[in-house]
Amino acid sequence: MKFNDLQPIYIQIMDYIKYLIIKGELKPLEKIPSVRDIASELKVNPNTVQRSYQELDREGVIFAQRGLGNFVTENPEIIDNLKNNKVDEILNIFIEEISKLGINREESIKLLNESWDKHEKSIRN
Amino acid sequence: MKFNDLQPIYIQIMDYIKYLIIKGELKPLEKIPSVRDIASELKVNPNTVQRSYQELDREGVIFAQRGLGNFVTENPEIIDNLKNNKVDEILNIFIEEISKLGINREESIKLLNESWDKHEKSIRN
Amino acid sequence: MKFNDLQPIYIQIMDYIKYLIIKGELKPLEKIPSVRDIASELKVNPNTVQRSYQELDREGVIFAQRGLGNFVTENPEIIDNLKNNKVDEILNIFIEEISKLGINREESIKLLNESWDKHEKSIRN
Amino acid sequence: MKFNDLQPIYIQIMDYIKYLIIKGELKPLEKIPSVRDIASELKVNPNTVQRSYQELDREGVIFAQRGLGNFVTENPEIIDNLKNNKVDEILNIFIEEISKLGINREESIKLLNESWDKHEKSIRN
DNA sequence: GTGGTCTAGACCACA
DNA sequence: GTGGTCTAGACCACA
Repeated sequence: MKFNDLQPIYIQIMDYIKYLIIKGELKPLEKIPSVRDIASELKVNPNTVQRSYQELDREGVIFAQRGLGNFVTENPEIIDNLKNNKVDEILNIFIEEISKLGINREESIKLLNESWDKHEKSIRN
Repeated sequence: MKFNDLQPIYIQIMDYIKYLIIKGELKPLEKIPSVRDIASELKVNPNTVQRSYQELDREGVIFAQRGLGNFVTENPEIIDNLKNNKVDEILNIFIEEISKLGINREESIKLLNESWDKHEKSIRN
Repeated sequence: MKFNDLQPIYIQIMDYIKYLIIKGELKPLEKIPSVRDIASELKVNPNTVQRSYQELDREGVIFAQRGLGNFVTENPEIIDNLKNNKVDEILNIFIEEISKLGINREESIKLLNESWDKHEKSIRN
Repeated sequence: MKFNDLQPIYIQIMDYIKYLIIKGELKPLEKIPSVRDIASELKVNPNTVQRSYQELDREGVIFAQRGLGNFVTENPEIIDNLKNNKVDEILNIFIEEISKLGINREESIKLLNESWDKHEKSIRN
């Protein structure tokens, strides 16, 4: 994982954990790596990871159990929300960027369909 | 304009100039701001801006005239190419990101249509 | 039992013993746990517990019998006093805190009645 | 201000700021002391104060303005909530403690009235 | 071992 | 000057 400097590292770690949960690589009630493990893996200070985990705890995405570790929430509603928010973000960025180039709704859908054609072809090969 | 640390600054400046040309804010044969002006505006070393302009010149996007400044190409093919490349980039990022979340072609189009609906409503108000 | 650092530990142990007597969990003439038992249970130095017991003895709340242990006083007046002092403390803290928020006598009684309503409802369920 | 060890320092600082707001000593939109000022006054590390302020910000009680300072919210609803929560806390502690001593609702109200009598007399003198 | 809090100190962003 | 982030390192609480 590489960090950029547009957002604080602790936010980027949060987004990464959320992303793993959305993709289902971290399942409900599953233990997530310890603060220290993540810190040494990402070469980041444990305090920074700790902060990410505490924010995620506050958002209800994970919960901490002292002496045991941090675990993914079992609340499906929260996980659905994570996914919906991420999808909305991707859609909005797309619409914003494509609009800035002067491309309208109809054209954007047409171009997207063509692009999916190419994408599916390249996967088949 | 803000820089990130994922790409060299001179590339980011190039992308910005290209973006202005695509949007039509810089028109064919129009003079673009001097290296020194851009440098002081972006608080960047003039050499960095100079490098961006040289690359853009090499790509045929702009051309330099000694003693006069840099000007946008009048070749419509190059400008079209700029736009197409940018559009392709946006489309590919969208498909890649939405696929990573396990959303397929059909669903992505459906979601995009819904998102356009919301977008158009919010603009009307 | 947890200790805080606002008062000496021996005072906190005294308060705890008094509290058990007030509630009737330690009855008149009943033997109270030995210094060593309390010390190991609370993970405290036996000298500290010893001091608590000596003070309680001095106050007449308990009395020591060499070779036998410590026993709760049978003097009902002393036990009543314990209770009255504790009750006064609770009342005074309440009045002090509620006054600091700018709430007067009338309002405090009204709020207390409402709070008792809620309390009794929550117990019934 | 003195800290105890029953709660983290940053929570105690939060409670203190909330208390000042409830009492009206810090008014809506008023600037609260800077992180560094509070830190040196309370002889606490600036990071600890920073954390308190950020939590209060997240709760909507104050808001930070980079380069300017932290300010009390102007949202009266949030301030009312602060007060109501504090009052509830005082009432609940009172009922819990007085119940533990075997005193019921009627008696507690009677005792409170008597205690208010004493309190008012002592103030008059 | 694992999370939680705190200090000391540095450096950045914003005004 | 003021808030925001991060590192290094210590020590505590819980299991």
